Amino acid sequence: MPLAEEISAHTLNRLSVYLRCLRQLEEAGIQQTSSQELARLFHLSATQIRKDLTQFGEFGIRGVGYEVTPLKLRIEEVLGLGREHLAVVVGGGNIGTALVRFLNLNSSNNSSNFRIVAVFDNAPAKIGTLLAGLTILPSSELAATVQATGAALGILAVPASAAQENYEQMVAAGIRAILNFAPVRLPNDPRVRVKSVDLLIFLEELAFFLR
Amino acid sequence: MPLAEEISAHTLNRLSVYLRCLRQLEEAGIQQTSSQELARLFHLSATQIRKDLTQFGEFGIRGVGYEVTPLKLRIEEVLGLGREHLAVVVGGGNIGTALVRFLNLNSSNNSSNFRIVAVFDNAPAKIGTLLAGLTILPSSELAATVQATGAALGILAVPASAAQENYEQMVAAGIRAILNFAPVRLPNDPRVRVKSVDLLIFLEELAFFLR
DNA sequence: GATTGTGAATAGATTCACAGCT
DNA sequence: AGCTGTGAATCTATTCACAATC
Repeated sequence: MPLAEEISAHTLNRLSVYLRCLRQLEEAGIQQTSSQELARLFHLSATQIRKDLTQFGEFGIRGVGYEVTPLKLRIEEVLGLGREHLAVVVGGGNIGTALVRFLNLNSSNNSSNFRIVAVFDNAPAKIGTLLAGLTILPSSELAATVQATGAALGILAVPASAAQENYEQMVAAGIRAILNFAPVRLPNDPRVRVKSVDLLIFLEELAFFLR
Repeated sequence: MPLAEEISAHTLNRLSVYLRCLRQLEEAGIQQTSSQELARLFHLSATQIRKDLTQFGEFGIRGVGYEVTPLKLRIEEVLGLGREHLAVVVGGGNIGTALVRFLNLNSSNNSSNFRIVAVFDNAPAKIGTLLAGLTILPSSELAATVQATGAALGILAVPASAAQENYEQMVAAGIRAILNFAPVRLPNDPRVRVKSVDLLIFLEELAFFLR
């Protein structure tokens, strides 16, 4: 099992998909499967499943297939999902609100390993109000909250104009990975890993096929 | 200018990024730029910008650079953003609600080319209530609404358990492209183009780097 | 002198095809 | 007989390096 440090983002994302598939099989009481069954049931590529899985060990039994539960556990381990991840959300607008509710209220049925521990927004009208059980704080509290809770994940969901400033605050506060929803190109910083998600870009990709 | 039918998703997504950058320069009153300036200002690759742009024509002036406004207009044209795209949202939960508000209320400042024309949800408590000025309808109204409005884009934001059923309804109603937020593998259908976005997968990708 | 546009080179991702187990 | 694991082949994407142009 090679050092997992080198698994590509493409493969990581597919591992997450396989995880969902395996959980579904497990719930249905299925204990064994194969790359071909997974491919058929979930519209995946059997070869790709095997290639992906062998990057962190040999898990299958030739001639037979894979054991659902051990494989599921191993993927969770590889992805770092063995523990709960604490996150802060910066920005209490539409997207920030939806994410807090989605992650904290659905957490039971979700089998999600993420929990929001604090929400930040600098709008005076929002500070002090409740959001899914959390009091919205001004971003001046960010560093102290990260210190106190040990949250390593940050979700940046502010307007484009405020993104860079809040990004720098998050990095300074010790956040180590950021999911960015602001439509802004953030500078690289070796202290933090950033994944940017731009909903309008997704729609624009689809729009291309509607001409 | 080769048939645009063959531009890859990677390139399309970068074109969207370039578009945002050019709009920002335009707002700042800058009329000319170069691949190197764009790269420096927005942390992009100058070579890649040039390669991407030449896929649909020669736009630069050697030794000089690019004219901001014409290039912006050409990218909008290539992406099919010359007109407003009408979309329906299926699912009035956290994510559906956030998207409706985000797209319809921000549409002025957003320079977004997308407008939600209807929201569907089958929860009796939600049917008939208002969301950002739209009355939530039962999904039995979907086909008629698509017919009446000509909406070609659909946003699927329902729980996993309801995703496949609603997906099939959307395809049957004549929706031609779907942005899917449900954590479910949808079957391929030649009638529709699907882009799936799974927020937990993004977080799981980041979690991998926190072990 | 500066910058584009691009063929060639490199790097990365996916698929093929089959040897190796059970 | 059936399925995994994997080197080789293919396909795709990115980067290099420089001729062409202003």
